[in-house]
Amino acid sequence: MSAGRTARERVRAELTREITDIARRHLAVEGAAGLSLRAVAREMGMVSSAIYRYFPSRDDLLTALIIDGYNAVGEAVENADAARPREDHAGRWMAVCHAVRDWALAHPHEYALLYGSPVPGYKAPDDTVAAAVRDTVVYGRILADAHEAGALTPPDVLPPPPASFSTDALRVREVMPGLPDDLVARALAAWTGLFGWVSFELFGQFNSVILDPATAFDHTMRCHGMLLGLRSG
Amino acid sequence: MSAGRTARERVRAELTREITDIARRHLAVEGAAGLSLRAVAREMGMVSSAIYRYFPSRDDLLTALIIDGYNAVGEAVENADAARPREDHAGRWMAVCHAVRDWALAHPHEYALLYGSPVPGYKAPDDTVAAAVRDTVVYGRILADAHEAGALTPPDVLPPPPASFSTDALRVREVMPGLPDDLVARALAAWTGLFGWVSFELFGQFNSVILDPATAFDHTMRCHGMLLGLRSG
DNA sequence: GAGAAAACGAGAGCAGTGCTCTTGACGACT
DNA sequence: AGTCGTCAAGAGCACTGCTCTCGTTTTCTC
Repeated sequence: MSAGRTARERVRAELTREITDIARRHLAVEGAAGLSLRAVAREMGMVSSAIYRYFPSRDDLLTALIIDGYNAVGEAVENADAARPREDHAGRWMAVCHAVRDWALAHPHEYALLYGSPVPGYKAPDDTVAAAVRDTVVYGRILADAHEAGALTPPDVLPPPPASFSTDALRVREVMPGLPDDLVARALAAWTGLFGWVSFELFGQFNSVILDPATAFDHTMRCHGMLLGLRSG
Repeated sequence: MSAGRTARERVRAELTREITDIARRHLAVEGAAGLSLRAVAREMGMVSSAIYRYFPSRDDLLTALIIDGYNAVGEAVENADAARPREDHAGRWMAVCHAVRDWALAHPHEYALLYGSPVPGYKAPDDTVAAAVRDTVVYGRILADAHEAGALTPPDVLPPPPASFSTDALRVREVMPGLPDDLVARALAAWTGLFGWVSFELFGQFNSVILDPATAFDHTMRCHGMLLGLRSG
């Protein structure tokens, strides 16, 4: 990755990085709708058409920012998870929840780009999925660790999922090996609950109703963890 | 509302409605980003500047579409709720869930406009909140009905919310009178879980993983209902 | 009913956008 | 040394939101 062979490749990599850096700054300030190739070029002292040597279209630049965003939130989640002892499964879950929310609050426009409406007529998912699942992989590992340690003891108050769910559960189980179908279903509920909450809070659905979202968020995520069987110490 | 006094007011109301209708059609086809005032004017046989007599800016037109959208999903939810017997609280909850999801699948771009990223630099919430809470009011009424009937018997497996949650619970309780704080907290979890799921499904987060989202959705919402104490018959 | 006032559609125009094409210069390989 | 590919620059196209002006038409007021 670093130090391309020729000088041309080196300066090209550097300019590409500079473009994405400036674009990310513009994105953070005015959002995805206000990201302008010409403005980026202007700030770089280039003419607008020169940008197209590096990104074939505006959507490609946005895709690059999306991938960077997924990696950023994935890294934040990985770090939060790694900072907890491996056997503190409940603590790791809560750390992941707060990492997602904190990152979203710090980078609202980037979060909107990742988990909000798909802006430019449905992005190409092929390049992005690899980066998009980093946080999910961490989440799955927590559950798999807890299950392997026999620490996943969910309360027996929910109905089992229908048999037709098993084929989908098979695919989800790839990131949380060993979990039975009913726990896979609960894992989906908790995961969508996490992002549903963050989206509601960030997109203004809680406006003038929930004035202390941090408290309610923490409690809600703790409940989701309990339902997963992650009994906190 | 109907039949304004003068002929001018009548044609003005009709043209305003025609603009929003065409705009909604364009929105449904190409999304909010592709909505163009000039294209709407072109289809109406007007010149672009004439539109500004009816909507001072593109954002105002979008705001009108947002309000219409909130009313549409609110009406769908109200109808789904009304089609069930009043005492079938669990059935009403499931009907509301499916109404939200069905409407979202039928109007993906409109759903994205309402519950996705706030597009034009944060909309003015003042005009929209009145319409935005229609579905929430239905949801709250179901829970209040169930609670009043003594049918809200949630499993005792979750920790109580912290005391500092009570002031926020006070505001939420306005739409679900009588519910204690811990049930208000569960209501928030279920509500965000519903929209979190629909957003994940609609925005492509489930792509190539959950291939039968209808089944998983139904089961997940049933679980949310159980946790609320809505034991289905 | 005549005149003032407001509302209206049309048109030109400004500043901005994504994107394409061509031109001329520089760097990299044979 | 010469060829070839890459590069920045510029002009230009079609489009956008929005503003302003100019006649026309409708409404309100006297």
